[in-house]
Parts: sequence; structure tokens; C-alpha cells
Amino acid sequence: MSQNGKLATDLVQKLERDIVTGVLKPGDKLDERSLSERFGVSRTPVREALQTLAGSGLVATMPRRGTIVASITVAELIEMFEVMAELEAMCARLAARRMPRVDIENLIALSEECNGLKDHADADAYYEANVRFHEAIYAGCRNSFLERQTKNVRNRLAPYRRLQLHRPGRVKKSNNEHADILSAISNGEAETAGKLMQQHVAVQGESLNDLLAIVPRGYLEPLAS
Amino acid sequence: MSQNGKLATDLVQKLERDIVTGVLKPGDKLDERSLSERFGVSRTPVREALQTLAGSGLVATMPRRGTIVASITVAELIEMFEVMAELEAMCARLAARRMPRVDIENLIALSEECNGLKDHADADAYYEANVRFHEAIYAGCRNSFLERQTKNVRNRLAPYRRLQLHRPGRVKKSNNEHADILSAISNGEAETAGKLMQQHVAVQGESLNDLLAIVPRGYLEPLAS
DNA sequence: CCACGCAATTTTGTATACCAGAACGTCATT
DNA sequence: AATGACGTTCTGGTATACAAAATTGCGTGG
Repeated sequence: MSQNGKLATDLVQKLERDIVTGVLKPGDKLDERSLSERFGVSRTPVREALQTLAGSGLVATMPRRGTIVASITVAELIEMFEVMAELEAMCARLAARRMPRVDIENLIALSEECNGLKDHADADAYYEANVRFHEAIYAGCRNSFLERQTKNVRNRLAPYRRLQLHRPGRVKKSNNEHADILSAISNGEAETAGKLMQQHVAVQGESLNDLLAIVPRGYLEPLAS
Repeated sequence: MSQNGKLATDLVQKLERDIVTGVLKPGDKLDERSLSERFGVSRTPVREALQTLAGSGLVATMPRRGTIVASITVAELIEMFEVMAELEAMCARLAARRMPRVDIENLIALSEECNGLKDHADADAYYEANVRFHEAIYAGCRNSFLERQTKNVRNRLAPYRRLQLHRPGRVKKSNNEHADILSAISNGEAETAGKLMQQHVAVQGESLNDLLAIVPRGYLEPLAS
């Protein structure tokens, strides 16, 4: 029917995108048959794709119970943010030491792009620019393994991180923090850049309560996992 | 034929163990048919297991070219050690802040176990005790996500880390560093514990050259990936 | 009217059969 | 003799068919 090789890989990417961008939400059921019909392939590549996604943690599959978009417990959410903050801090520290001037110029441009969108009505536009800013710093660490690892955790947190920016005032605050991080990186102040990034990403104190308050039903598992 | 459920999961664990413990070495070919015959199952669960392992990075599968135990480039090796050092440092920092007294007692016992084996003839015995010591610290960070993430990277580096201890004098030096890390954790000195752990794990300067010198052929890919 | 149990349906897990692409070897040509 | 093209064979990718388990709905009994 289709003249390709490696259908499963395509499916992985498509499903990944749908999960990260929020089309598929935590807790959504991923039925093998529906997916195979939707994509016009048999169940085999669908299953392989789901296996792969389960490996990266984006979906959870329970034996004989099917596969769902991974939803996590509150405890895991806190844990993952704690790790995320540290990974991004490491990226920032290394970027401050290693990022070439030309890439810093690009980072400045991305920062200004964020700045231009900070008063924009919908938070999603800022979110996209924000992602590009952060990814530029990942790339700046010049450690592609760290970059992949960081993106992986970021993807798994994406559904929840997206919510953060919908909180009033968060966009402006985030934007100010970007400026400080940028200048630290630009000046080669590794420790400062790392510390600022850590605080920028971490969800601590009241922020945690605020975040939990706007997480929709179904995004988090009940305590009895 | 077999009366079980979820054959693939079993295969994942078996293969994982073989890779981590060095029975299967980087570059070894994982033929689907041989594996299916060896384990008495069909190719389907074998393929699913390989998919999962590919997701966690332990094996690499090239379309139409088969799958092999992941072998990495020198650049990746350096990158992974850089990340590993930081992850373990984070574990140590958090452990210094959060590890309950009773678990610290256990950590002391594990440290003494290492100490008892430091002059032992074969480095593998020390290696196993060393693993237990480090894993106790992972657990001490009280962040199960970080623990999983750290173990995952550790597993991927296992074939190379194992080699390190075969270098003359490395065992004794490692053991001394353990003592310092232990005392920092025990005293709740988070930053010190993290810094010491970072240096303990990192492969820097001459150590890198020494490590590369004893990596067997086939463990590392040629530059043209 | 509610609860428990059985059966039917749905859905996952496994096996097998089929197809396509890549590696290797052979033969012919220069 | 060397090199390139063609074909065979082996291996991986996909589809389909079959088996087992879980959920759900219905019926019966209390």
C-alpha cells in the first residue's frame, strides 16, 4: 500500500508531536486498532511505535490493559521538575562556557522574539518562542547527549509546563528571567547562568500550589497508582 | 506453547542484564531469528523487546541493517560521562539533605564492604560493591525519577565504567573518594557532597586518555558514524 | 431493588506468512 | 587481472490470523 520503510518511526514522531503539543492529553487511551485505521497501517507498526514511546516515558502501557498517554502523580511531577531544573541549569552553565558568539547573537534574537510576544493575547505564541529560546541554550551546551536527555524530560513535562504560562503575570516574570539568563551566558558567567536557570525552571513554594490548581482533571493520577 | 503473559518484558530484562553485565558487548549483533530460537518464542516479542531497548539507548537499530548492542563514539562517551557526573552529583547533593539516618548507616556498611574488597584480586568484586554504594546514594536522593534517570545512564555507560577499575591504582583512589563523599553526606554538606561526587565520576584530563587506552576494539565506533 | 456471577465482546499478546531491500558473490567485459 | 553489473540469498519490515485475558453488560437469585 505505502511504499515506505519504517512506518513505525513515522508513527512515533506523529504521536510524539500530538502528545507534546497537547492534541493528545495525559490519560487519553491509545487504542491500537483505532490508531492503525487512522494511519492506514496494520497493528504491528502501531505496537512498535507505542513500545518506543513507552520506552521514552511518553506513554504508559499496562499488560493486557492497553496504552494511555502517560499521566503522572503529583509526586512524580515534583520530582520531574526538580530534575528538569537541574538539567537546564547544566545546559546553561555549559552554554556560558562554550556557546560561540554567533550562536549567542541568535539567542539574543530569540530573546527579543519572546519579548515582542510577552504582551500578546494568547500565551501559546509566547510558549512557542519560549521553547525556541530554551532549545537554543540546550544546543549551546555543546553536549548532544545532554541536549537529547533534556529534551526528553522537557517533552514529558510539556503538557504541564504549557499550563504554567497561563497563570497571570507568569509570562512577564518569565521574560525578565530570560534577560538575566541571557546576560549571564553572554558574559560567560557559568555558575550565575546555571543558578538563574535553575530558579527559572524550578517549581517551588507557592508556584507549585498555583500549578497544581490549574492542572485539569485526568492530567494527574489519583494517589492509588 | 508457553503459558505466560508479556514475553517481551522478560526478554527486555534478560537482554538488559546481559548487556549491563558485559555478557553482550558493544557492537555485538542481535539477530532476531537467533534470539527467537534461543528463547523459544517467535520474532514478534523479540522485535518488541529490541524496540524497547532501542528506546532506552542500550541497542541501536538501523533500518534494514539489523540491531546491535549500542556502541558509541568517543565524543558521545565524553558527553555521557559529563552528564553522568552531574546526575550523580545531584543525587549526592539531595542525599546529603534528605537521606534518613538509618539509610546513612546502611551506606556506611556498604562503604566498609567496598573497603574490605579494595585489595581483592579481581576488580569485579569491588565493582559490584561499588555499584551498591552508588545505588544507595541514588536512593538517598528521595527522587525516584532522578534515580531511574541516573540508573539508565549508568547502565548505558556500564561497559565502559567497568573498564575504569581495571586501571592500576584506580580502585584505591576510588575507595578514598567514597570515604570523603560519605562523610559529606553524613554531615549534611550538600554542596561538598555534590562537588566530590562530580569529581569522583567525571572522566577528565589524563583519566580520559587512560580510559580510551584500555577500551577494547569494537566498543567504540569509528569516527564515521 | 441490589448484588453476584457468567457469558459475550473487545482488546491485547503472540505466531506465522509474505514482501521488500540490502549485502555478497559471481560472471562478464574491458 | 580488475572492476562493474546483475542476480541470489539472507534479514528486516509489515500484514494478517489466532489465542488469551479483561472488561462490560445482562440475567438471575436473594
